[in-house]
Amino acid sequence: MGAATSLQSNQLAPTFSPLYQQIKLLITQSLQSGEWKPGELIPSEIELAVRFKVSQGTVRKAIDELSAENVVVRRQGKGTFVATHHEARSQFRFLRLKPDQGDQQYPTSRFIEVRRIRAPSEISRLLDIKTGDSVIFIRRVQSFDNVPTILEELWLPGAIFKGLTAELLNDYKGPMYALFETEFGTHMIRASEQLRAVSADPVSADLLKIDLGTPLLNVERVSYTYGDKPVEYRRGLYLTSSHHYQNELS
Amino acid sequence: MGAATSLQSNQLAPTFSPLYQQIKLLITQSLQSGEWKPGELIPSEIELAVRFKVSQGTVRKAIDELSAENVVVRRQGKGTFVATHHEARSQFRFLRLKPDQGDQQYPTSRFIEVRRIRAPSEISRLLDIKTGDSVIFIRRVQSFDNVPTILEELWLPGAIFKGLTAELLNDYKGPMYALFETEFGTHMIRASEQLRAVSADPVSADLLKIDLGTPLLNVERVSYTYGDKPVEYRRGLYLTSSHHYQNELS
DNA sequence: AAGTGGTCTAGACCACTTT
DNA sequence: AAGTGGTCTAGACCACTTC
Repeated sequence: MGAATSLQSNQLAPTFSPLYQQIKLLITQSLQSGEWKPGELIPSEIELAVRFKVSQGTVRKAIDELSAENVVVRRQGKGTFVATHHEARSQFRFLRLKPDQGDQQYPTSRFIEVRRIRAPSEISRLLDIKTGDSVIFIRRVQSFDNVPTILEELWLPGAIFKGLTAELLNDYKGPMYALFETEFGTHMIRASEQLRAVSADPVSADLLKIDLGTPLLNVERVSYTYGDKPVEYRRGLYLTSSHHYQNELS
Repeated sequence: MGAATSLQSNQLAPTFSPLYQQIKLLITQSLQSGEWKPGELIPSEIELAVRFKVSQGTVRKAIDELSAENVVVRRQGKGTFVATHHEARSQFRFLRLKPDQGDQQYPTSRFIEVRRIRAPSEISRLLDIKTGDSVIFIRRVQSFDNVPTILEELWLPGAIFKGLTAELLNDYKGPMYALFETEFGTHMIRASEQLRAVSADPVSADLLKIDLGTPLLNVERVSYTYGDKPVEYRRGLYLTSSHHYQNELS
């Protein structure tokens, strides 16, 4: 039936887009507003269909896309849940470094530095804030089986991560993104990385306990939360003598 | 209506799987057999629905997945086409190296070596062939604006790439995967890459015209054609002083 | 005008989970 | 038994392309 036609143009959004895209946006907005938090169950397809006055099939298509983007997780018989970094299945979503042999494991962190600074121009540009705005700077070393392997520096907007301290980081077991989610209500949904090969400088060599000039994989990342808002910039130096960065192309 | 039930179990495949997955497999088999070649139009959804005796919606779901995997390309009003590497939109699908500034461009190739060899054990394992089987070995340097940037070695199963010569490679303009498609009927659908940082050895330094010990991004890749059959192994050394490897995480 | 994929609806039944 | 997502069907209309 042609009921769709009359709904599409004006009922849900000012500019035209398919109904399911409008529904997808509405769901994303509810996630962003915190109506449904990471790990929680969202309303069933039928409930959402009633709420948005569309058919279940249209809600389904919206959720299908959110599921493909790892924003939500569907579980047959149980319902649809907001994706969370507090879960085994999410542990390695943003950690592409894998051991050349053996099973992937999660590294332990040692925090070397946690400071508030003024955002340099390049950082402010990447985080979409003003130069000079408060930023939290973190430096840490991550180890696998007590072998230092990743030296990482992070820059986080001070306005969002107010109250982030070395104590909090040290006390926390598990992925940093899980902490960000619980303590600061900020869930990362995607990230963009740029990789290059560099040589270990004196500081890096010292912290990673390697020779000066050892080749390292330099990984720069900008992470985004709901609404494609950048909320983290990090630069990692990966020692790849017994690990590699795994990537699938399609 | 419940007609689906009786169809699912036995009509199309011996073991149970959703109808649309069975349709997807049948379409993939037609692609693999060469019934529809890269760049060609496949039958419309309605025609396929009649042929497979299922509804258009079921065919649609099968094609949706193949489209998401970049196996086919849908074009509204025109039809569904078999993906091909002979196209602007596919040029950079398997080349993640981007200039730090400016637009991405396609590099020029200089072929240094093209030989038939016996597959070493490691290569044979990766290509799923027997050790000692005929393999074509290629070495080339790729340049952007006449600046040597990628040194690459490739191993290809001799049985598939019979007749691949230096002349053929040198005469060909455009991506190597386009040539493989046209000359050897082998279309790459996905690849798995492992990245690490290494130092330039004397040979690499000479060919890339860089200093000994310059850090390079080592990219090892296994590429697969229809049916997830491995048909190429390559190892590239990327100079990343003014380029980077771009990757999106989600 | 005809054909293609894209969107939307409505309804049925299945597989899985919880009560 | 009831509720959830997963699959399948049937039919309508829209947007786009070609004739």
